[in-house]
Amino acid sequence: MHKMNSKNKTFIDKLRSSGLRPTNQRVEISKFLFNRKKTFHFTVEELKNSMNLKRSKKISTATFYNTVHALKSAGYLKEFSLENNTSYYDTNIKSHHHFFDNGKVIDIKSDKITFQKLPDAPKGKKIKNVEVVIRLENNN
Amino acid sequence: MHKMNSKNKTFIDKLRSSGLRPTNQRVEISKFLFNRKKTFHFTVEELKNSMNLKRSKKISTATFYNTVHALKSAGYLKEFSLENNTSYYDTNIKSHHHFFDNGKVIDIKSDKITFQKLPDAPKGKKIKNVEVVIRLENNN
DNA sequence: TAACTACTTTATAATTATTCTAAAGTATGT
DNA sequence: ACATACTTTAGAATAATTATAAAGTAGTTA
Repeated sequence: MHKMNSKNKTFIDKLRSSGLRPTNQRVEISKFLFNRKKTFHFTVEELKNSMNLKRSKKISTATFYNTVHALKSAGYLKEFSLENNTSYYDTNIKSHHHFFDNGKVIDIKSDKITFQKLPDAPKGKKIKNVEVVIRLENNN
Repeated sequence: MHKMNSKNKTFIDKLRSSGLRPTNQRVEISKFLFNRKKTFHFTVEELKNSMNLKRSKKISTATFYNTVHALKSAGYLKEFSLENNTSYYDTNIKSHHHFFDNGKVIDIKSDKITFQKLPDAPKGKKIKNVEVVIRLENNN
């Protein structure tokens, strides 16, 4: 059993509203993900490695996957893909865009891109969201 | 050894300019990919299955991967990713955009989307390309 | 608070997409 | 036709992810 102070409250709430009991492992993951100022981009493998590095008792791979999936399904994380068959997650869930620069990802705030013309959705469908990827290369 | 008629010429040229000798397997793959009116979206697994289904002598997985990679590196195929950790390829190499509708991909011609505002590239970088994904959902 | 039950964690196995390997086969220049 | 470098192939290896099932824990209830 663990004592949890009020600072953990929002992390626990995120877990509960994702349908997850706030176990110690999950609360730590949630804190690690959301207790930061800047947006965080990660793969499950990266998350696991950076959290487990400093821990004597490691959290298992399955728990990382389960927790990340539930948080994503509940809308607390956004998933995206690069061309390397790995899922990336973004703690910035506001609709926004990305620069991709050789595997590095940089957020672009939504209001930095506006459209002059957009196509209509096919019949019977509507637009859920619009995301722009700007691929970068070196300037020489 | 195989006789090749002039209809195969462009397929052979695509292979040669991708640095590949035009073997029978490769010519058949190239024909299968490029001898069609409409743009074609596929995964390597799908390509392999649909080609091998009708063949007595199957083409190996490695050959499909090798050929697709070389054609992609030479610019004859475009790679893109969905959120399922699988690489998709597109025979439409003109810069264009996509609707994503539950795993189904529909091309959007480049001129259907225009921008009013785009951010500058970070210092030392320039924009290689800009791609838009419009995610769809059912309309009810 | 003790006991119960459903949900969790974990190590490990299984799966999926992809890449590697090395032996047998083939395209191409001479 | 020869030689050689490039290919094909089956199968092994790798990487990311998901599934399994036994041991552990949270939350409810008496």
